[in-house]
Formats: sequence, C-alpha cells, structure tokens
Amino acid sequence: MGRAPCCDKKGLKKGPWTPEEDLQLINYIQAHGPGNWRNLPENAGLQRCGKSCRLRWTNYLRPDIKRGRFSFEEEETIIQLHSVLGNKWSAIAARLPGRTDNEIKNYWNTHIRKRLLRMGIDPVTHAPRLDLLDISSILRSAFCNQSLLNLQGFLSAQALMNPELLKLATTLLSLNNENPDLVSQNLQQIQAMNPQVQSQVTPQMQFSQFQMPIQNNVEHFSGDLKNMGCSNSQENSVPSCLAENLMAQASQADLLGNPIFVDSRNNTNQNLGYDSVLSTPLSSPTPLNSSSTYVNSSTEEEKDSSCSDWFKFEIPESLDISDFL
DNA sequence: AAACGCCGCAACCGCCGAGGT
DNA sequence: AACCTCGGCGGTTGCGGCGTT
Repeated sequence: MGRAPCCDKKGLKKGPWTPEEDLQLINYIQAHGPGNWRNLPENAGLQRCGKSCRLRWTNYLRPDIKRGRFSFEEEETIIQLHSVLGNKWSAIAARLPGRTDNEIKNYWNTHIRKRLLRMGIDPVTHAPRLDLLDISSILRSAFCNQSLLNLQGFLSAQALMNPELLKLATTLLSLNNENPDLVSQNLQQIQAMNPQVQSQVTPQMQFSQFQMPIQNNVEHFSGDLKNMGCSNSQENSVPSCLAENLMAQASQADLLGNPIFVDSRNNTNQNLGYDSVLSTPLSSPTPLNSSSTYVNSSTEEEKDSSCSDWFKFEIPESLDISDFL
C-alpha cells in the first residue's frame, strides 16, 4: 500500500524559507512547542508541509544551533566517529552539540571526504586506498614538509597497511649507517613496547620487534589478496571481502597516524582513541586525542597541511633519501 | 563586464522503523 | 496481524555565491 504524503502538497510553498516564515515558525514553536509537525503549518499559518517545518527548525532555526566553521577538534571527532559509525550522521551529530546531522553530512561530503581522497585514504573504510598508495609521494611529502621521521609512528600507522612500505622503511634504516644511535633509540622504544617479540630480520634492524599484530595483519591481508586473485584493486573502494581486514588494520592506528600499540602482555591498547570516543558523554564532547588547536580562520590548505602530519615521521638529516625519490 | 564552471549548503525526496489503532 | 501515521534518517538536488577565463 502506498504511503500517503505527509501532507497535501497542493498549494504548499517549497524552496528557500523567507525571514517572515522563519519568524512565524519560531514564534509558534516558542509559544506552543512543535507538537504535531503535521498540524503545525496550519496552526502556525504557514504554507509549508510539516516535514519542511521540522527540517527548517531542526537544521536551522533551533536556538542551540552552532553556526560557522568546524573546529579542528570537531573535525577530528567527525572523522573518528565516522570510522566507527559510518554514515550515521544523526549519531555523529549527537556527539557534537550544536551541530546538525545535515550540517555534518554536508561538511563531510564537501570537505572531509575530499581531503581524505586527496590523501589517498578511502573515506568509506578509512584505510589507505590500496590502488593509490604511492610510497614515493608519501615519503616525498613527508620529507619535504617535515624534517622529522617518527619511525615507530610511521611504521605502525602505515607500514602495516602495505608490506612494500615495511620493506622500504627497512631499507631506509639500513642506509642509516652513519647514525646508528637513532636506530638504536627507535628500536629501544619499540622494544620497550613489545619486549617479547623476537627478532626475525637482520640483527641491526630487528624489525620483527614491531608488533606481531602488524605482521599477522600483513600476512592475513596478503592472503586475502591472493585468494581474490587480485593484487591491485582498480576501484576506489576496498573490496568488501577486505573491508574487515582493513578496518582491523586501521584500528591499529588512530586517525592522526598515532599508533595504537597493542600491549600483548595485558592485551590493552595504549592509545584508547575509540574507547574514548565511545565513552564520551553526549553532553561533553572531548577533543579526542588532540593536543593541537585549530583556528577557525584556517584555510583548507592549512588543514591539509595539518593532516599531512598523519604521515609525519622523524628522519635524521644525515640520512640520504634521494635514492628513493 | 560578461560568461562560464565549480563549489557549498539549504532544502527536498523517499525510505524505514516505531508506535498507535 | 494488518494497517496507518508520524518522526527520523540518509541520499540527492538545485540554487546562489564565488572564482576564473
């Protein structure tokens, strides 16, 4: 049985709301409350359907609506929540007081989604796009923009997604004969986080001291690719059979590229990004692992630059990386 | 200055689930 | 159980503003 329209649409006005209509709606709701949206237009003297009134009120006229640019913290929150909730805009909006689902949806589609795509991150899975992951460009970008190479963050956040990247990083460090202290320092940090992982590669590199979950994911992931009979997806989206793997891998690092180190001793994450998201009360949104501040007047390019920090890592000045570029 | 194209956002559309009868 | 209404949600559209040519 076909559904009856929410109201008789004959003679009802559509399109942009006028200030007079807005005032009428505001005055009515302030005096009587929304009540039954279906009957509201008639009672308020508006030539609109109830649905239009409700949308106008909830998305624009509500007094607690926050207008203006999204802050960096809000943007981080949206990205993290989207990675968990998907396109559940209302659920995301519930954690961003003053923001509507429509506004968040628009902001995602017009800003965040495009930025993620530019960065080679699939906005659906939040994993690097396998077909576009260009190692040299990532490295070039990072090396040009930053003189810092945070090896552990780099490897944990990115190498686990791509065995080639892992190999490249290994080679990178192997070139670092002139600065063994840095290698030692990084490895000590890694070892401190995973003391039980045994060495599998060369003694000087000891890359297997990285987390076993990473290794397992890489192997598992490679296996999936083999099973699919494809080694390089042509599609933007990740094949559905890979989605779970990718999400699992993505969960190893938060969206700022900060690795979520799994402590195999007690099986807890040292970076509780998602947990903090999920446990955040509705009334008190938190910056979600952000120590940075974002000025509203920043440009999109500045935001891109900020996001380039996702690939930030430290690199010693003595390390010649030109061979890779 | 005009034409054109792109982009952002408000608003609309259609579907769905919950709840009432 | 079947039907109906309503509110809510996500996807899509279309208009206006802005930049470029």
